[in-house]
Amino acid sequence: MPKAQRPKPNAGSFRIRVLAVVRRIPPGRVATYGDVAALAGRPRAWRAVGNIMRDCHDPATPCHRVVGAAGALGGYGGGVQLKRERLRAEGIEVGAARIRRFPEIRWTPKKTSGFRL
DNA sequence: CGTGTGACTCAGT
DNA sequence: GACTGAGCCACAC
Repeated sequence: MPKAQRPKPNAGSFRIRVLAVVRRIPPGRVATYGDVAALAGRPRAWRAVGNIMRDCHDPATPCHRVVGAAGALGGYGGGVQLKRERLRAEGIEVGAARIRRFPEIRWTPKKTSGFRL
C-alpha cells in the first residue's frame, strides 16, 4: 500500500478518538497525554487532549487513568486529590503529586496488539 | 474567521 | 529534583 492509511482529520472526531483510547486503558494501568494523543492519531495534540479531558465527564471514560509525563497527575475535574485516590484504588502507587513505578504501570499498547481504530 | 485558553511536553538552568 | 520559557494542537467564543 503506497498510501499510508491516516485517520480522517474530521473536526470534532479527535475528541471521540481520544475518549476511545482512554476507554481502552486497562485497570491498574495509566497512560500519558502524549501517548493518548499519539494513539488518537495526533502525537502532537497532547494539549488538546488535556482540554478534551477537562470537558469529558463521561463515567465510561476513566480520565483518571490519564496522567502527565513522568507520571505527573496533572489535574482532575473535582480535585487532583480525588484522582490520586482513584489511582491508588486501582493498585497504583501514588506519591504526593506523582505516580510511582510509572514505567511499570504505564500502558503502552503495541501495534501488533491488534489495536486499531 | 481570528483570538484566547488549557488536566501538556521538552530542554535548559 | 524543581522552576522557567517556548512550542504545540484542538476547541469555544
